[in-house]
Formats: sequence, structure tokens, C-alpha cells
Amino acid sequence: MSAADLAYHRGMGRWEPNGRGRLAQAALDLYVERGFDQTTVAEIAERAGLTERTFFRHYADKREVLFDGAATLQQLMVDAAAAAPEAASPLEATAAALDALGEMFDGRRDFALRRHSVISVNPELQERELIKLARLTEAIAATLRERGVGEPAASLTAQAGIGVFHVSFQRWVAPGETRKLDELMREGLEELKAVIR
Amino acid sequence: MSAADLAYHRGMGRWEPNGRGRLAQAALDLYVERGFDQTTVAEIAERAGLTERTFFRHYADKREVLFDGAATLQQLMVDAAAAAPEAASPLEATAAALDALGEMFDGRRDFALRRHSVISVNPELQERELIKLARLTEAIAATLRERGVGEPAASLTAQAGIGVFHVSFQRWVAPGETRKLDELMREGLEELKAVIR
DNA sequence: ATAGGCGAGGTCAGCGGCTGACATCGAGCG
DNA sequence: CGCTCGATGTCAGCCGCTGACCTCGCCTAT
Repeated sequence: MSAADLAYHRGMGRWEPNGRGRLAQAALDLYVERGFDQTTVAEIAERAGLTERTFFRHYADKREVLFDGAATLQQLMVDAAAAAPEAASPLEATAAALDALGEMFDGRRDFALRRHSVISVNPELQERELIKLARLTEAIAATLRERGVGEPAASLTAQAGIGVFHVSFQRWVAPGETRKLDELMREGLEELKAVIR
Repeated sequence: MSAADLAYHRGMGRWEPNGRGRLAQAALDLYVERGFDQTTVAEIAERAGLTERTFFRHYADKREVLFDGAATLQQLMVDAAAAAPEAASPLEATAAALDALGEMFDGRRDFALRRHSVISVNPELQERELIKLARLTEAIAATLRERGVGEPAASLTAQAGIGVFHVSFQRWVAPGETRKLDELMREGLEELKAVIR
């Protein structure tokens, strides 16, 4: 057993707590160290002191371990959009969801950068990211519909909002960028308004 | 050998022409008949009168066979956007690309519906579709940049355009819908303008 | 206290997607 | 006629992922 492994399960027995968390940590570390393709699930499990089979009990596939937070994130945004004043326009309610998102990311910039460095060089992972974003878009559209917005207005507004997030996020993680995510998103939203006309 | 197989390689020797096309046809047919997950690559190859190894020489993976047209489509849209009058706004150039797309799809509605029926029930295939759409968005953004549009305006405009296409496409393939795709897209674009304000 | 439930984890076998290495076929060309 | 060359075939093997079944040890009810 390598020295690195010890940091993960020194003295851990079969029932050491938080196996799921250990798997997530081991996976991200290995993906960063050697790349996603060069990491096998057996290696992740070994570093976490578990077996390959157990990895698949916690995560549906090798990619999903990087997208665990998506559900929480979605709930955060949906709640924010739903909590917007009744008089708020669809776009304003969506902007409220973006604000909640920005707040969350700005506190976790290091993690976001690490994670992004893995995803940005792997098409399979980009695919997974895109479908999470699409499901998020659909959730926001559903929230807007509950607020009385019709179709296709609800879907188009949600897509515009997530589109602004996506473009802003790319700028936020670009080397040399110092502005905060919510500032970039606000700027992006204004730019979108200017260009759609 | 089944009767169905004969339709694909009746009398075909090793060098019968258009192996690639036969693989694509066999794949779509099988995906429609039994579903994507229930179809093995070996079965596709067998129906096309080839071997599994040959399938992977033509297509990078089992999903890619459904997305062969993406490059052509991208070229079509990029050309249309680049050919827009110099005086056209970014959004107008993007709308020209959408027009080209609409024309193409309206002539192939049966194929589009068949293909969509397979993709719509399979998350893996949706992931692939989304990344193709994202690459298409990036290509249009690049074209807009060549037309002198800055960032983030170029990316935001391209995303809005593809967003309109995506929403409109969903409506176009919905049961009971009778309008043409380009009509739906024009309507979507107006709706987007109304909601972004 | 102890039996048994039960949930987290382990073991084993196997399928199918995908790849590298190497052999073979057949068309066209000198 | 023999050669080259691109398309295909053959074979072996890794790894992602799954089903079926077993084991461990905590918790609770009696």
C-alpha cells in the first residue's frame, strides 16, 4: 500500500464512516493527478479503502462522482426563483436564481477550478455537464410555469438565464480573470439584452 | 441468416460498396426496433454484413452513428451566417443560419422523427446531442467574431439562437404539431425578444 | 443479554464497448 | 504479372458496469 493511500484510510475498518465522501475525494484527486481516462474505478476504490463494486453502489458511473452537487444546486436555484416577488418578470425571477448560484460558487472557487480543470479536457465529462445544465434549465422553466408564465416563454427565459451563466462561468475560470461570478453574470445579462433587439 | 438481413447485403462480398452507409442504416433500424441499450454493436455489424471491428473504424462509438450529419449541418449554418449582409446585426446573421437549418429539416421530417424517437428515450444519446449543439453554438459564435462581433456578445447571441432552435425543435416533433420548423423558430425568436427586456 | 433485522460492504462471474496488433483480401497500377 | 495500398477480418485483452449471493456488525425489541 502506498503512502498516499494511508491518508485516506489509515486504520479504517470495513465500517469506517463516509465511504461515499472518501470515494468522491479519491476520485477527484486521481482525476487531477493522472487524468480521467488514466484512472480506473478499481484504483479509486482502492484509494478510498473500498471495492470497485461499492463505488457503483454510490455512483451510477465513473463520471457521476464529479456531479454529485448538481441536485443541491438545482434546489437552490429553483427555491430562489420561486421566492421572487410575485410582481417580478420571468427574467427577474431567473436572475434571482442566478444570484443564488453566484453566491454559492464564489465561496468555492478553489474546488470549482480543480473540478473544471478535469472536465475541460474531457469530452465525456463535458457531455455530462451539459445534460446537468439542460435538466437545470428544465427545472427553472417548470418553476416559471408555476409562476404563471406560458410556453415557449418559460423555456426560452430559462435557457437565456442558463446561457448567461454558462458564458459567464467560462470567463470566471479563465486565467487572469479577477471579477466575481455574480458580477460577470450581471454584465452578461445586460449584454444579452443589448444584443437581442 | 434472417430475411431482414438479406435486404442489407444480398450477395454482398467483402468489398461491397458503402459499408459506412449500411452500418448507419442497420444501426438506426435496430435502435428503433429494439432500443439503443438492447442493441449490440456486433448485431449492427452483422446486419450490415460486416464485423464489429469495422463498425469502430467508421464510427468512434456506438452513439456517433446517429450524429453523422452534424458536421454537414454545422457547415450549412456557418456558411449561412457568414453570407449574411455585412450590415446585418449579430442576431440577424444568426437568424439566417436558423433559416438554413429549418429548410434542411423540413425536407427530412420522417428521418428526424425516427431519429428523435430513439434519442428522446435515452440519456446517453441526449448527452451526445447536447455536446453537438454546444459545438455548433461555438462554431456560430466564431463566425460572428469573424464578422467583428466582440465577446461576450458573440457567444450570447449564438446561444440564444441555438436555444431558440432547441425549443422550437421540441415543439416541431411534438405529437399533433403541424406548423413548419422555420415558422416555429421565427415565432420563438419573437417570443425571446419579448421576454428579454 | 441476545436474536434477528437490516443496511453497508465484499466476492465472483460475466457481458459488452472499445482498442491494438497483425493477417488478409482485392482493386488498380506500373 | 507482381506490387502497393486501403478496407476488412481475426484475435486477445482491458475496463466499465451489473446481477446474484454472501458477510459483517450495529440496533432494537423482547
